[in-house]
Amino acid sequence: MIDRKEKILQTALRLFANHGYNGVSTNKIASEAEVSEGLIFRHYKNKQGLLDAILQQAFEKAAILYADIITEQDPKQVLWKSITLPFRGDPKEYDFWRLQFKLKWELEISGKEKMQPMTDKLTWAFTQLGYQEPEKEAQILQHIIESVSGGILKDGMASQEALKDFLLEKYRVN
Amino acid sequence: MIDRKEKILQTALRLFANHGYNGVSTNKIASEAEVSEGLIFRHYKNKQGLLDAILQQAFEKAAILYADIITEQDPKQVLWKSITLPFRGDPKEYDFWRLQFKLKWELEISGKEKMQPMTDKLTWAFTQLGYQEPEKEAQILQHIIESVSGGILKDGMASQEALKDFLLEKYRVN
DNA sequence: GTCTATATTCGGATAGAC
DNA sequence: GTCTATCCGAATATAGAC
Repeated sequence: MIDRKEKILQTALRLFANHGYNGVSTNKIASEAEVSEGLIFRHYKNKQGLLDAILQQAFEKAAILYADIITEQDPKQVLWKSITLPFRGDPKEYDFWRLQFKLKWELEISGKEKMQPMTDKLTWAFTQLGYQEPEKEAQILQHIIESVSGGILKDGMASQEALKDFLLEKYRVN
Repeated sequence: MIDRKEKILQTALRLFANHGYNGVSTNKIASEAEVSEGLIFRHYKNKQGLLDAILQQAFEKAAILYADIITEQDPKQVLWKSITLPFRGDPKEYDFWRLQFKLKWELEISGKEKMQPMTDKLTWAFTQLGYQEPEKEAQILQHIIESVSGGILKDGMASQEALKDFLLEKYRVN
């Protein structure tokens, strides 16, 4: 890696994702990234600006992932893709997801609005499949997916793996 | 409130619950509690010790809540009590629950071990009720309860209220 | 673009008086 | 038990040289 600005970003992502925003000093970021501390403030307005840049990237990555589901036309496939989503995560991008969960609670950054299209799509899918209460089914499934994702991030994929097939069966999309 | 030691605890709980452990300084705690900063360190070994005292209380409160479910002998009642748990929370104690969620991610304090008896009890209940895969049903329901609880803490009870009856019906315990 | 040095404020913690 | 004063290191941020 030669681009030091990018290296700062990567390093900060890793550290923020593992120790939270307030838990990581710019000094720590600089030493881990093997750059001077001053350089951070040349490339980013301040510590918050560095976080903003990371979140910007994170939201873009999330949007790509969700787009695949939102554009899906087969309702069963919508459910299948949603349920398997947490299990298909690229370990390389774990830090992005971990950061979302961490900041949701640490700094009350919810990213809830970004989820609305997903909720709508799930509601649509359950409607197509003839469920009685599609909105609530969608809400429940999202709760499950959120919590399963959290479980994977905290305790590893193995801790949740068994649930994947169980859920696919439960929703009859396996 | 006259007991200043207690007032420090209450204030710290409120601030930690809303801004996280690393997001709150002892200076802030002291000024909000209207005591001198030094007094904090008279009553508690250090900042961490203050947090420990709060968590101690929180775990005790949680234990009481869970005990009601764990000692329940009717499997249907176990499910009913578990599902309605997040909706029966005393708003006065929201800070305790909010703190759990915050610290779970900020400091990776999971309190998972404390939940094991709940998992076991739910598994038992599903077994009694003749479910095919009681362990997985228990895991899923706990995921739902966890995420619903989080939703209540973040967006208020109204955001989740509709799910209560829906879940009770889904599990046929209404 | 990058580093070194430095300014400045903040945070946790202690000492000593009352 | 409580407060005031204070220490010291850490954290964010800037200035200036290369």
